[in-house]
Amino acid sequence: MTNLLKNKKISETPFRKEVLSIFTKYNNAIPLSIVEKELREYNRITLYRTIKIFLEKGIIHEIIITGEKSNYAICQEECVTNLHYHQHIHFKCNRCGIVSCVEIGKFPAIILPKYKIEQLEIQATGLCKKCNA
Amino acid sequence: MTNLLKNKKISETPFRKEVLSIFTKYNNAIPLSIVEKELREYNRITLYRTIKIFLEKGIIHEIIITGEKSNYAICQEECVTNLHYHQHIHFKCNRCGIVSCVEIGKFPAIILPKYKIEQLEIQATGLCKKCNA
DNA sequence: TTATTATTGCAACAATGTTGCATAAAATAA
DNA sequence: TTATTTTATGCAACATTGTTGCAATAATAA
Ligand SMILES: [Mn+2]
Ligand SMILES: [Mn+2]
Ligand SMILES: [Zn+2]
Ligand SMILES: [Zn+2]
Repeated sequence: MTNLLKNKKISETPFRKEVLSIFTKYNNAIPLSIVEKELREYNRITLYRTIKIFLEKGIIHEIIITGEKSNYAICQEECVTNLHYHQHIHFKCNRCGIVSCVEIGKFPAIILPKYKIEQLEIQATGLCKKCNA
Repeated sequence: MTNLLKNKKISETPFRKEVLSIFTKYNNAIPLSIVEKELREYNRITLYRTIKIFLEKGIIHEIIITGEKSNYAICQEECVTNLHYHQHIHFKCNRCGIVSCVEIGKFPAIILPKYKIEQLEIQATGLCKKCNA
């Protein structure tokens, strides 16, 4: 993770470095509102474009849970494009509200007869490990 | 399913009946754009409010898949509120583009140590049974 | 250092969704 | 059926979210 931006072949600008550092700082997924607050100087349009290119280059991925605003999290795996294939679960805690990527021992194998499943997205809501303790 | 609107204790208006008939006509989930096209006379605001109350009363549920517009489908189960607990999978076909609710034999049991899972949402993308044939 | 290429930020726009309020319609009571 | 109450509708106006053209600026390559 020395130089993710250069590795992904996008120019390294102060704005992008700051956005990236915000995502790496958090251990969970965050919505744009948090990125905005963390940025000391922010431009709406540039942020949208930054999010877009980070998604395209496989730097972050988007988590959309019904009733929530979009959340974004760093890709742990080596995602090359915006076609992500994460073997983890997206969890939304109903108490603290945090959305996070949770690794799971064995990712379930879903079989639908006659269908061909290429990608799976599993979302769970409930109580996170902190709030459930 | 004689009178769903009355059963759910919301007034029965021509607009709501027409929207409901559109949802029942389709065997898959549909986005608002299709509802609009099917309605002969439509008002944007009234449609939004109709969708909202249908969601609240458990008449329809929303399916949000990354990169797609929201899709809506009739609730098969007896959903009372907007807290849905469907034991099916939301499938998006990458060829025909259709989003549908697919029943599955045994719904997977996900176990995350220390977490308490209250609801699960499983989304799959790939080829539907028609496109995979 | 210079030339080339890509990013930024402004303005303007587009799409999506919400709210107050007067009118109209539906449900309920008489 | 008719009168009363309750709820839905549609307009206008606004709010939020996301996009695009373009000139200035900054980053990369030569
Ligand atoms: Mn994730
Ligand atoms: Mn469904
Ligand atoms: Zn929590
Ligand atoms: Zn298909």
